[in-house]
Amino acid sequence: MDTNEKKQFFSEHLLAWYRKHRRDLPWRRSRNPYHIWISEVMLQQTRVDTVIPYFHRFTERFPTMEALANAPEEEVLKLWEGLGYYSRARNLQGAVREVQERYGGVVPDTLKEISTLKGVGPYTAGAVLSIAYNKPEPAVDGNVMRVLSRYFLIEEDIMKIGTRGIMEKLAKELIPEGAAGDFNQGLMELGAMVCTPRSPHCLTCPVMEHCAAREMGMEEELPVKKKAKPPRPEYRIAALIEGSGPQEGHILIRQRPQEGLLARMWELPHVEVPFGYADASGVPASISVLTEQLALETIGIRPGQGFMHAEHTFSHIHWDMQVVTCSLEPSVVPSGTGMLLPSHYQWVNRDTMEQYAFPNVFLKILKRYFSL
DNA sequence: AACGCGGGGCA
DNA sequence: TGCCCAGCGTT
Repeated sequence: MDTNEKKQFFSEHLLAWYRKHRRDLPWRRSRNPYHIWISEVMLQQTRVDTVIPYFHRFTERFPTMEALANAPEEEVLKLWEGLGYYSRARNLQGAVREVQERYGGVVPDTLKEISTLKGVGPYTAGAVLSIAYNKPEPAVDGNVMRVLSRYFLIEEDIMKIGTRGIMEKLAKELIPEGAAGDFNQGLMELGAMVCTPRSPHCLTCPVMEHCAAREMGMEEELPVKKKAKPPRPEYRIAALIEGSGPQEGHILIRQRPQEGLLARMWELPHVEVPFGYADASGVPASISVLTEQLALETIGIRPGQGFMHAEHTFSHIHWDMQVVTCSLEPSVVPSGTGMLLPSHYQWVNRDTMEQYAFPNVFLKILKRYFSL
């Protein structure tokens, strides 16, 4: 069997398999380009089961591009809370506004135009064009590279930029006439359900017969992928600053900077401390770092007792955080200013915290504190 | 080409 | 508990 026959076999059998076995997912119930676009952005680096409830809430609150374009950014961020990579949400809203203004409220249907939108790279562009408009463009994500690397025994490192190009060219050649949307979704569906990273379910695979990796017994060795660097550790100490008097039952929160990690999300005031400060014996030293740093922000605190320990792993950083309860130390606040706070600080209680978007690590601490 | 950017699932 | 899952923007 030559290469062209193997390609033809793959395309035909994968398409037929998908049409029979496709999961009934919320974003597969319409061809609304805007809804498909939302789902594809949410699905970047995020699994289907996680995305489903977010997709429902998001499309219910912002059913049209007009609704999303006109919404305050904080509300968009709040609906994205817990999903991670928050620039995806801001880019999506910015791109939708762009579509409203420049494309008359219609998601562009050409590769050139759609690729100019913020947050729309080669994968998302191909996915939206093929699924919403049935245009024969490849949509190469991690699933697709895994499937293709195995079936065609491609041993290039999939983390390399050039490998993407090889995969895209191949994926485009494989698209059956008039069936780009179903074929591309089938490729990803196979990667998610059958051709899994570990212990692939080859016996149920529609293209096992001609899978090169399977023939060589190499399905577990592919794709070849350079390992990511391990996250660097950071030691942090966070303050649960408890209000008193009018602020009884409230906790002080702080908004993060406009740019960078967790941009514009809300958090507990905290500081990074040098290695060694965060262990049991070092806690007193790290508390003084916290007190001094917050004093510079005109927040005077009197440290109380340890509340909990929290760990959180990002792709590139590991946070090891001690959380201590504190009370306010009014003497640090300049006299005459009363309870005036910097504008990026805010008191919240168990009800009003719902209005602010927090990264999961702080959400968990606050939920525990308020017994939610 | 290398790095920054979140969060969750599985053995 | 340690391993895995990865698109897009920026530099």
